[in-house]
Amino acid sequence: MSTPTPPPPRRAARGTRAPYERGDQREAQILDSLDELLRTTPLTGISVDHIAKGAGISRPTLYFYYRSRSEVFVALLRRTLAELSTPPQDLVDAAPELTPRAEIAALLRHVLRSWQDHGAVLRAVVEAADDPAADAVWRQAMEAYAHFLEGWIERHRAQGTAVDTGDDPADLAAALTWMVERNNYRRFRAGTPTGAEIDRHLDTLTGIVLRAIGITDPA
Amino acid sequence: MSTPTPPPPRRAARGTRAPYERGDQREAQILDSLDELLRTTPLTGISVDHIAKGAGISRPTLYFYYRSRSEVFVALLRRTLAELSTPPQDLVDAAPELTPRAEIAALLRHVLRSWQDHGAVLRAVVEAADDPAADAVWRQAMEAYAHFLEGWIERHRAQGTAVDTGDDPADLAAALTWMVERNNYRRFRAGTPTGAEIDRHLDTLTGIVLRAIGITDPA
DNA sequence: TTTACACTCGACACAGTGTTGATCACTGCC
DNA sequence: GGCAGTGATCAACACTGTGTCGAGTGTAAA
Repeated sequence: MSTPTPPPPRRAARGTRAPYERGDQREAQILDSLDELLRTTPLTGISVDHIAKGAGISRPTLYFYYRSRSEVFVALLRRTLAELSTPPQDLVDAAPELTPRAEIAALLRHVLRSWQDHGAVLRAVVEAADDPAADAVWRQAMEAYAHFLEGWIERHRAQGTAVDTGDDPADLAAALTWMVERNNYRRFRAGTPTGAEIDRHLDTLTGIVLRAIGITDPA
Repeated sequence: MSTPTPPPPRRAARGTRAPYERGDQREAQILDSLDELLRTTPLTGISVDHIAKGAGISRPTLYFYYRSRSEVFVALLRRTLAELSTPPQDLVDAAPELTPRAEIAALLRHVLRSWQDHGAVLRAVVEAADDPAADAVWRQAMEAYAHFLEGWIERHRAQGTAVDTGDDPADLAAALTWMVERNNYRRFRAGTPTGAEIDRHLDTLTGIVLRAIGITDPA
């Protein structure tokens, strides 16, 4: 009733001295297997047995490493997000002399590249909205973007390069973040877009974000 | 190989003269049951047995009326969409003297009411993105809104009440439609919002849509 | 060489799906 | 009133997938 026990670790904690490390490889193999399968099959069509077979192990062995298919997926998602997370602030800091439009365009292009590189996993997480664990991880990732955008809006309002639309910056940032998420999902779900399609998609989204925020920048 | 047979009707076609009609009631009861269950449980957590029990029949009997759980859900979705479909054009025609802002606000408020009345079903369809049949129905519904919005943008550009942003009206309309969809989903997923929250949410979305389109209307 | 633990999997219990075949019920016709 | 024909129903089955248990095997340190 009082102790909200943290989920007990599946594998026995490695002893005082870790004797061997095969487990780490196995975990990676399992994630690789799911990653691979997701390229051709939506998550709901992938069984634990598929994942295990792909990793060269039996189903019970997979359960030695992860509690459930959902847990495997969340681990893969975490690994994927960690791989591609250049924090948005770093992106912007890396190129200081950008116009506001170029800044937003660079940010959105960066996100688009994530979709190009890891579309299968990102698509899967959007479709796994009824999995609370996966959804929480994804929402957190989106909130990081929204938080950056919120600060960005406040900064531009303060320095007069954005008109004050009357909207709460946090509301505006969240709505625009989910706008981008949804449209990227739809775009990549329809099939791998060509370079020209990407550019056009990017222009549309960049324009909406800038006008919604009220950037007065002429460029 | 050559005849793409249309899905054969599950129930035997009613004979030359329909003897009785119990089947229609049953179908409605089944949909009612799923509708009811969705209020408390996400679609993936609802078994065919649950639906059947809720309709007062056994599982095999349900399969007499529908091929699968997915088909039940799509039928419920169709029924729900039919109930709430005032075409957007009618909404606008019903109140001719509205400013552009009021027009968009009325449209979005109408959509919001759908979420208030049928949130469970709408939430379920968004989460059923990996069900091709359900997704197709939903996409079609969204495309109807996008198509209306596209015409609306063109009209306002033509009469000079919207600046030409350089974006293709269809792209803009689609992006904004999915923006609204995603944000409504997120809002209603977080719990039933209060009236004040609804108003604020509506203001944010209306503002984004109008500025994104480039409405020059001062109001 | 014994002990301890990482690791593996065959076999099980269980839950859910979709199908089959037997059966009952209603209606219309002779 | 009896008897077809079809609508409607469900017990029982075959199958797929999940997650667990317990009996192992291999390795490294005591």
